[in-house]
Amino acid sequence: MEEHLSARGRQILEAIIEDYIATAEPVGSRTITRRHPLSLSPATVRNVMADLEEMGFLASPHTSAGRIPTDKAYRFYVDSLLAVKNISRDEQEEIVRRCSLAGKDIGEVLQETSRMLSSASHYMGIVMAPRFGANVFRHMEFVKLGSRRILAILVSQNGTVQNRIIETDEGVSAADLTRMSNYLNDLLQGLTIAQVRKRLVEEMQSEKSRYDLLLAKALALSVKTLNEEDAQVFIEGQVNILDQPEFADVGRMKDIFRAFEKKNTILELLDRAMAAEGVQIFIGSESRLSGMPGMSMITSTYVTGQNTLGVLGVIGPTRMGYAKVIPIVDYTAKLVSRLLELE
Amino acid sequence: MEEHLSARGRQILEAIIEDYIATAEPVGSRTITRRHPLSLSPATVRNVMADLEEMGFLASPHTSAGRIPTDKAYRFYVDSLLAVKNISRDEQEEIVRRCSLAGKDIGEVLQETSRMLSSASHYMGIVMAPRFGANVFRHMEFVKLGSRRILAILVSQNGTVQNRIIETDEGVSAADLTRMSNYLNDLLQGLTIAQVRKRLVEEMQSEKSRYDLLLAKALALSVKTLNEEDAQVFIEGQVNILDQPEFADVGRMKDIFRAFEKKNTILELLDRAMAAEGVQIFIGSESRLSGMPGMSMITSTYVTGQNTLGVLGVIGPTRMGYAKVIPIVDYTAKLVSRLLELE
DNA sequence: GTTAGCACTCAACTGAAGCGAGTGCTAACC
DNA sequence: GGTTAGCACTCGCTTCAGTTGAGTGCTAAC
Repeated sequence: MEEHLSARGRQILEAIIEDYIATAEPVGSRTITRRHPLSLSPATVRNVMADLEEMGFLASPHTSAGRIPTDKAYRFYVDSLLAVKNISRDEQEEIVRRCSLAGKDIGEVLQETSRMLSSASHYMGIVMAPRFGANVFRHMEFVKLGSRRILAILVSQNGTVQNRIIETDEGVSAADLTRMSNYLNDLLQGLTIAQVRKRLVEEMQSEKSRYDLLLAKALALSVKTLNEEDAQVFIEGQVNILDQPEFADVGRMKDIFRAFEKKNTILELLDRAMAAEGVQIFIGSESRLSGMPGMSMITSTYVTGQNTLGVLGVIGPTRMGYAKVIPIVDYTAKLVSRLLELE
Repeated sequence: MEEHLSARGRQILEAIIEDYIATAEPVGSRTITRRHPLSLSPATVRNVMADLEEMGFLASPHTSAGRIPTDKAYRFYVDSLLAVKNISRDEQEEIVRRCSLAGKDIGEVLQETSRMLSSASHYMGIVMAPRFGANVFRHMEFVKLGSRRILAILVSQNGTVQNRIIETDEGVSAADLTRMSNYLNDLLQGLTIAQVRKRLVEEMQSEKSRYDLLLAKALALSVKTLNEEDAQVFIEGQVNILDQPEFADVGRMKDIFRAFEKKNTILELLDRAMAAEGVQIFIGSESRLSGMPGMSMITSTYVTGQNTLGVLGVIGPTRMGYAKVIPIVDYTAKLVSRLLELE
């Protein structure tokens, strides 16, 4: 299998991929010559196409149909052929407009970002919220709701808030709560959440907590909160992919939706994306995570300083408008990074 | 149009509805006689069916198919015919198990409740979170995140937490923040959120805030937060309805999903459900809210004391297992009411 | 190396035939 | 007079053969 393509081979492959991205129909030799100024006859193109098929870049659904690009072709396209478009000023402005902190909490901002990614790309937007554990402890507060019900609020450096309801057996005074939160705030100031967790466990075994049942309970609950590792993921615009012709079949559609319902498949993928920096592209079955064959994902990490906070991106069919989507994801990731910057 | 059905008429109508609920196929006269012990011949049944059709209870998709119940028939069925099943102990336990406060915040509890409703009913679960505005102010807190970024946290009596990031131009000391939150907590203690809103607006126009820019900003933001009237809705288990044969058609499916994407149609309906107390049933196009023809919704309000907090329920095709779903919704609503009780 | 020509393939469409579940009507039955 | 058997009729669904057309591979000529 000769891996080196001739210039003409690349040109034709590119033409086929772009046609297929545009139409979702298998593309034939005549179509190519008609739509692209190659000054070649269909017959010649056919010869080249046969070569490309042999090399694994193309596949034919059946003898008398045109050819469609394989995942390998998309990979090659993305790596070597693709000329990423620049993002237009209008698009930039739209993105900035829709991702603002103004009057929203972090969760809402990220969800809106996901919606924006979806509508800008016409595919699905996906945003993984910062893992709480990677964060720096900022503040803890207990609020009395009823006589036996207390709300614990935990704030991290980047503005993420977690809250939990604690049920107590005996009543607690407001003064007790203040004392407790002061105590814990002192104890935990400046630690990362991971360190906080460790410290809390130590504290639970200490003398002090043995005599302070409420404190013990609060500690136990805090630890539990902190252990929660299932990062939040916002997937928006699932309707968009219903418009893609490849999902016209109901069975196919069900599979996709079901795959998204249990988010752990996606999470695994996103975790991988977290590992690398910058824009990443997962094509079709490359991401061996079965769940979603025929889908591609373009992601980018968002960061503050040297900390990777999370990942965001777009999921669509392998037949995706990479040239248009890549800069959108890139720009959005940079914007979100800036928004969440500590300072 | 004779509204009074004979006993036999009712019996046959019931049989048809139940068959249709079970099979989703138009049901014919022979099927009825085979599956139900009516000791009547198909011909007789046909006569009755003709009457029922004339009265508007049945419709035939075309001459040579069986008949399907109209919305009017479902209404009649639900109001007069339906024998609501009792909820089994197992189901009860499952519901209790999945709706617990343990280690979750209110939002998570409600979302999980929605998921539970979905999987218990095999349709979609829907839960509208308590409107913040109907609540009693409990606590307000400012946390410094960076030198120019402050997090405002607002807690209401029932444990709902709202938080917003405030960007400031000049730095603020931690002491300033404590002072401010003390001031506001004093000012707002015991008021309902609606009253809080009013009070804040007054405060903004007072002398004090004119000289305290940060306070002014905080006030402005709080007001904004409080104005936010778009209640949160958790709709879960949309995949479930993909299994319903009536949505096998892609176009139909798209419509539904699109209707759920913009939640305001649903919100309008839920608002109506809020007005009444207890279990409510909306059938098909009765709920003149176009968005979702062919769908029914069973809801119930959840309350604490005499305050209606929110609504929860199940959405499915009009051809829904009412007898099974109604008690599930009812039981869940009561359980959630108990969970969120102040005391 | 490129191209024109040609036989061949095969999914998609079209229309006719047959099937079968179901209906409405009529006339006989209890 | 309500109930039932019988029968002609309707109409969507399936099957199947025939047709169409986009596309292919091969060969021979340019």
